[in-house]
Amino acid sequence: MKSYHHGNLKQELIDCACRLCERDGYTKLSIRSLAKESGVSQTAPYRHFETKEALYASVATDGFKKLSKACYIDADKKITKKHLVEIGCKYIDFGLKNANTYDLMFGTAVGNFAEYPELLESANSTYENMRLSFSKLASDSDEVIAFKCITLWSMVHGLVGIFRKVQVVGDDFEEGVGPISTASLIATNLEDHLDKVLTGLIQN
Amino acid sequence: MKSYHHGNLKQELIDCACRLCERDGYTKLSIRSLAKESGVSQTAPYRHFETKEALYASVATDGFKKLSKACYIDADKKITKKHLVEIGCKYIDFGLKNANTYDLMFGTAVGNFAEYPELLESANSTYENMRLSFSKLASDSDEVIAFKCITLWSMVHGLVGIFRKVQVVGDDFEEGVGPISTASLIATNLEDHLDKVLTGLIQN
DNA sequence: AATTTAATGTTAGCAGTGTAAACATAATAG
DNA sequence: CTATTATGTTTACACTGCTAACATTAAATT
Repeated sequence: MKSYHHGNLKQELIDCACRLCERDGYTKLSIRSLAKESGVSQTAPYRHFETKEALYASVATDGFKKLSKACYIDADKKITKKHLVEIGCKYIDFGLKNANTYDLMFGTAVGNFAEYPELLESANSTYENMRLSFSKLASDSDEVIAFKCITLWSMVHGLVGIFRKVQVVGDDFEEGVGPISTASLIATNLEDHLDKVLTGLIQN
Repeated sequence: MKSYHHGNLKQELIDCACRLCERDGYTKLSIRSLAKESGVSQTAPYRHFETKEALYASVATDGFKKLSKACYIDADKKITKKHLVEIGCKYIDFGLKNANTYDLMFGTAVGNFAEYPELLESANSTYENMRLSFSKLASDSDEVIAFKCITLWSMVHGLVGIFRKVQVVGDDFEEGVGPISTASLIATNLEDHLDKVLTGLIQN
């Protein structure tokens, strides 16, 4: 005998949405199918999510929390450039292994983070964590730290995008010259690569 | 008196789709509304585009052609690092000014470029043009050239993504430390920034 | 030039979607 | 114990991508 009230619908919807988003991509997700999956009526989710975008926001929030966790490094005080490279690698790894969720976090599916306080919070906290790591490396000014942080972020973000895209454009190029083989060369020497480019920014 | 056959429907649909995609984002685009806009029945577009994805592919193809053109620099033989920086700046400018089209080109809306030969061609040709510019800079091996090319590409691609995202995450940070102000600092000194990071890669 | 064929259009209809409105039930607050 | 609020259901609307069957016209073949 199932009760009229589900009891834990909101969280179950979020969990299910996270799973399906990552499996099939967020475009394949529908509120109705989600409701069915949870054994509840078509419009029940609307008691917990005003719009589909709000559901997306919840999935993205979850994504940012996972990203933060994935990029965590256990270095209390002494941080080296190597640690930053490690963060970059972990970031890229997350972006590639959670590609569909990553789209939701960095795409346009959620138009304005400010409408979803939790999402805003989790996104800003991800940034803040990165910034903190940089601040432990050198005694730069806050502005310089932020600058380095955004620079690394844009780099790894860009690599995630290119690594993914490149797999989709075919490779009718000469051996070792096309985007796929080149990208995979970078990917397999990722640490070296990040280190090299970071060197333009950081001297220690 | 309008004739039964439109005469130029395919191109008109593409043009219209490009316009609407860029104005409202590709998710807002529907085949039906497009048909109505062209004064034709709901299903007429299906004579020219097997699926909606095929239409997206056409818009993306157009985008890559425009991107190639936008990144063109008039330097016949002698190319300097400054030229590459210029290409990077133009690329970023295109990505920001054609953000919605850019999503279509680099997002997951078109799953496999190989299914759309023209798209594949235009995307590869964009890459090829970039590669050509790098090859005129120094007498590197083809592999090294490709490597530098992908590195610059991922960098500018990443910057486009971060510049856009940052505008959406709010900025409740201390003055000059948040992602927005930091990104805009980079944006206003873009040439210097690209130059600095490229320096890690290129010596001439 | 006449006729066949292929290209391109229309109409009707299916299954699926986001979401609003009105109503039902159960948990909670007073 | 009752009133309120939270959370569920049913019904309905307007929209979507897409298919099938049919209509018209342009192009190719004889």
